[in-house]
Amino acid sequence: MAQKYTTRAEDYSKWYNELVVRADLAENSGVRGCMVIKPYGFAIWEKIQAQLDKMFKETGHQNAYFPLFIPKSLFEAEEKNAEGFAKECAVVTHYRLKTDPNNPSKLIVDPKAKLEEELIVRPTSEAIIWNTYKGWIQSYRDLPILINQWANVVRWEMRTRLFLRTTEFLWQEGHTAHATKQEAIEESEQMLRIYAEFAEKFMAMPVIQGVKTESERFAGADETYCIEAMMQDGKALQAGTSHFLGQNFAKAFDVKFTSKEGKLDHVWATSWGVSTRLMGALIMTHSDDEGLVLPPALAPIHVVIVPIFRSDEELVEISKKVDEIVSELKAKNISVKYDKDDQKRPGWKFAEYESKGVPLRIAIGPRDLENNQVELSRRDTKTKESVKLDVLIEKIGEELEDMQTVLYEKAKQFRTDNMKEINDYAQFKKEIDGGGFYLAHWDGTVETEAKIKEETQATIRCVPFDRKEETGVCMYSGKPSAGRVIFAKAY
RNA sequence: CGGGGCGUAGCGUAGUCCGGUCAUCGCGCCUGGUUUGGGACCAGGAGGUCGCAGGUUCGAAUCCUGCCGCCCCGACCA
Repeated sequence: MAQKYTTRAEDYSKWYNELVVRADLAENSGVRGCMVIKPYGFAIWEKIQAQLDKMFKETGHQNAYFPLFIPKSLFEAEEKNAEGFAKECAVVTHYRLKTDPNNPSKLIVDPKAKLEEELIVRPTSEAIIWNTYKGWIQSYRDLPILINQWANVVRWEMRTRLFLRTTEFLWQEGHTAHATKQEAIEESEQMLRIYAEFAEKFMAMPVIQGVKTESERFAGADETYCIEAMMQDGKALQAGTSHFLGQNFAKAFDVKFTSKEGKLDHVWATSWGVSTRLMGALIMTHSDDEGLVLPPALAPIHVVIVPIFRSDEELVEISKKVDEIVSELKAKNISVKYDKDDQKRPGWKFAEYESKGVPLRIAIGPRDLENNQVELSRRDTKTKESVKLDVLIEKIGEELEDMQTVLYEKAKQFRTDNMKEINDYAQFKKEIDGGGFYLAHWDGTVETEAKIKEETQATIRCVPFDRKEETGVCMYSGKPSAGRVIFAKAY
């Protein structure tokens, strides 16, 4: 019997060679926790991109692209941001190699090619972008600037984790500039709502929206909003963040504008991003022992059709019927793959597409042709049923829709079952190892948060937007608390 | 950077303590045949600097030294 592969991020290392899913999605490149995203994995990322991109554009954003390299002098301009990222930067110091005089088959860094100023490989793009915005903004008429970029970034973390914390990762980062504080705050809140909507409607992953505490805040932000999701092992995953940056970057890069009233002021900023980490979230939210389970909204293939045949003649007969089904599905914008590879047996294909998380599978053989039906099988529930051809297309549409809902409900129920209020610190310490979200009172101090982290490894994931109005006493210090926050162990 | 573990065929592994036909087994791959409604079976076959570099020895995957790489745990972090 297969082990539980699906609940913990560490298990990904086992998937690597044992599950096709794992091998097909990505493999370690061996270079400092970088990740090769294979075609099927990238297809999932493209679905994520396409949907988010649409949502960004619907809210007035445009895409642009900024340089990978950031001169050190620019990078250090916003002090807190620079300090926050300083320990995890890849730095370019030279621009040329040459043949090693001692060993002609080797190359060495040419010492003559040392850069006068080092270049930082972007860990995030605020610095280079705000340096650019400076030249674009003079008047309130130039505002707002609502730009997003799809890019790669590099963070030289001490420890990497496949999908969740790779050295290089793909993401989108939105960077906006506004004339008023209010407008900037609204923008950052709006983008968080978009992330939450995407997570829940498309990833079928329930999230909690909230605000980060001071110690978890993005370096250089006045406020960091986030969506937090619960993985199947009860640990929390920060799935997206949106930052209200105040005037910090505008001041650091001297970005001023003249208002309607003729007053000179610094502009207000936001930034927001989600990354390939979302693919990790998708896997850890829905997968089971047989591999991936993908919500239809993000599945690169909705339906796979597996013919069952003994001879070429049978395959021809089956294919006639299948071709009709394929074109009808395509007309309804349902992505379908007809796998008539005669080198692989049906059982092999069944297992293969299950591990890839394809939501629906149709098996069709001579028996079905006789009865004008197919066997329809659902990935999440593993149910199989015979469906008559005349209702098949309609049925597929219904099943896809139902699966999207069921996956969300199931994940939400899991979160409900593993989330509770807690008042007693001793009890909290005992229970936190088992995972889960704990709603507890906290006195609001960095010190208490740090102590709890030290003693339990649990952190405050966020102060939820929708928390109950309730005063109480901090479970750790006994000091007054304005409301409950979410404690959990996090990835 | 600290603590642990591991490097043997494309992948996963046995063997290492106790040096000597030990390079094992499974998957995969190639050829032929039979199969095909849940990861087929039979027969034959190809594939290896045992992580790298030294050392000990008549003899090293095995012992010693150094180095490199990977994984896990911690600090850091999305």
